[in-house]
Amino acid sequence: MAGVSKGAVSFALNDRPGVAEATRTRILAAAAELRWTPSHRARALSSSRALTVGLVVARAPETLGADPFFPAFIAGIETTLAARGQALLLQVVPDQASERRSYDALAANGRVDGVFLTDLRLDDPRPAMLEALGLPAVVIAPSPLECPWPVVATDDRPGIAAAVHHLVALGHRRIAHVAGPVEFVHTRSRHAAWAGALAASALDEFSSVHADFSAAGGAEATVRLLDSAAPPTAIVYANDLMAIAGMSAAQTRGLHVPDDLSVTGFDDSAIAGHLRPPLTTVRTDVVGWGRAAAECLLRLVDGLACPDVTLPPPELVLRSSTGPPRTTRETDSA
Amino acid sequence: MAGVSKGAVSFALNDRPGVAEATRTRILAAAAELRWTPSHRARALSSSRALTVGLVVARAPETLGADPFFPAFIAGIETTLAARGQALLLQVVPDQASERRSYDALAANGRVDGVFLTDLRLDDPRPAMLEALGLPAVVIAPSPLECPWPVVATDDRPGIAAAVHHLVALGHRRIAHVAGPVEFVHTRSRHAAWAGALAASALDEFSSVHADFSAAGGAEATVRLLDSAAPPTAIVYANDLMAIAGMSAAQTRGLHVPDDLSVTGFDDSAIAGHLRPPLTTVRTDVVGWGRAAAECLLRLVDGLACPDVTLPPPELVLRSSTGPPRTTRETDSA
DNA sequence: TTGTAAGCGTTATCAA
DNA sequence: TTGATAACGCTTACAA
Repeated sequence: MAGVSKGAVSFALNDRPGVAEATRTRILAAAAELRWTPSHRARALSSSRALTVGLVVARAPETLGADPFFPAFIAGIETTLAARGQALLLQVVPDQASERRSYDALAANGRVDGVFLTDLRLDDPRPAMLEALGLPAVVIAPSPLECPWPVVATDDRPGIAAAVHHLVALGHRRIAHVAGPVEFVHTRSRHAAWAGALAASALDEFSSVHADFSAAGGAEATVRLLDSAAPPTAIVYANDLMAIAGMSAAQTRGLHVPDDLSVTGFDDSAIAGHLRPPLTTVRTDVVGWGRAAAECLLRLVDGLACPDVTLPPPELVLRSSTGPPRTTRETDSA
Repeated sequence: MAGVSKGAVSFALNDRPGVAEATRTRILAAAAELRWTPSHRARALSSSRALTVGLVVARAPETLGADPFFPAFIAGIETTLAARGQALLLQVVPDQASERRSYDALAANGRVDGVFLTDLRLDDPRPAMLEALGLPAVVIAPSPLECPWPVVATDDRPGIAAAVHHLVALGHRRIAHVAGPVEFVHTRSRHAAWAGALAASALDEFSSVHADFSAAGGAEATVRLLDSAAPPTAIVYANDLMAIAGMSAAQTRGLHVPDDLSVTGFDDSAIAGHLRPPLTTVRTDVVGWGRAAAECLLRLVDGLACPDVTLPPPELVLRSSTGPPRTTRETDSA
């Protein structure tokens, strides 16, 4: 319709030099009139690029809804991707074995140009595996680490440390931690932050329990801690869900929050501010994290340099689930 | 390597008749040895199929994490899709205008073979729009409706009705409803179920308020209801988040739940059973809904018949946020 | 039952 | 600055 060849159209539509301005506008006008858009499929085949990035989430389908991280993270990824005509391919698989198969298949099919690596585990085989597959990746972790891929990090340690310091300032001395599953890097990171903050306050490391991030797990861990010989006066939880369930469990035992037990969460989920009492928690900018991760991955895929990124630290949101311990005097002298 | 032509390989890998069993195994063996997998891109171009379906979610990125529906729904979709080598393309857009543009672009690019239509609104233009675009769709709604596309429905009405009847049986007469935004079909459906159940119990329709599914919205609506001339003794909420926030708001005013106010939610989110008191709510099989929707869409895309599907009705989960009103006598005689 | 060859709709490499 | 023409790696008639 513009009286030009396919090649000219291709150059015109991709804003590339080598086509006269007049011709270009003529081509664009024709395309608009014909309501013609380049075919994604043909473009992908010809350019050997999928124009798509992948996210594989290994988690039981039923538990996925409980975690505020993924929806927000995905939303962040999307805002970046959409602006560049890229798409997100999402896979939800039940376990680590299927997760590996997913990456294998994704790489073999050429369905994606790169992937996000979340929920990093200790000695995680995935970075090396993806390197072997030649599939670019961006690692989502609490802090930079030795890794063949760029790491986009939000350091959760300052958030946990702030929670501990806040509790210490209130007069707490027996501050416990309910952590996530041992295998995750972020579990270790938060655990270390808790222990480090205690040490910085010249307090001995107190009891901690690993749970599974679920409500039931959080409640059970709480009961275990409260039943111990030296029950805590405050508990720092690794996520809000466990904190909320733990708070309820304590209340059910007749404890008053925060007088008998102070509680802090992690996530600042939508409900955190609307509980009894409202939950003191740690807020991270998960949407921004997703955005940054997507930007990094797109650069990587384009062959551009992509240094490690560390995002602003999380923020402690003070609400009413923390307060001075009822027995400050006793604990001080103990 | 197997000493055959491309065509034979294609037939062998797609389990199609017309290739001798011996040849087929030879081809498959060679493919395995070479670790060769068909290129998704080439297959998509050649077959004029994207082998991908789309889900466009119009929602502010920050609020996406608050809703337990999407993660579970997506997980359900995925379990079906993965088994058939299909993928899910997800887009998160901020508003309805971008949502339309997304569908337009998806259709024009040929990036997907079909889409899911969720959060159906009254007089929703999307079904007709997709029909005009020639992009197959499956509509997710509370009940079958006039529509160019198959509808996969989970009727939420029995769940709401069960909640109302449960409250009536406990002696409640002033049962209010906190609904979602007016524009959604499911909001109207739940509202109608509430009103219908009251009528079935020979009770006049009581007050209802529209909120926005958020915690703040639920709390505010609750306060409005409690401040009214005839405050309710029970409130049926359209989702858990509003119910939890509403429960806290009532407790903050010094009301006891359930003695002074009974509360029911909708979703049975992960935290519902771990609150004080544990929340009576309505549980739907959202994962199963996603699975059924994906099956339907794949049939549709393959040109197969796909009749409307209605899934099993939701289930009322009785916990302790509901109980007899303190003032049964008075209300009975009123 | 198997091989041949023509698409699919782009991008990329050349000549013109 | 533009126009042919060959990839890209499959699927699918059609011929052998």
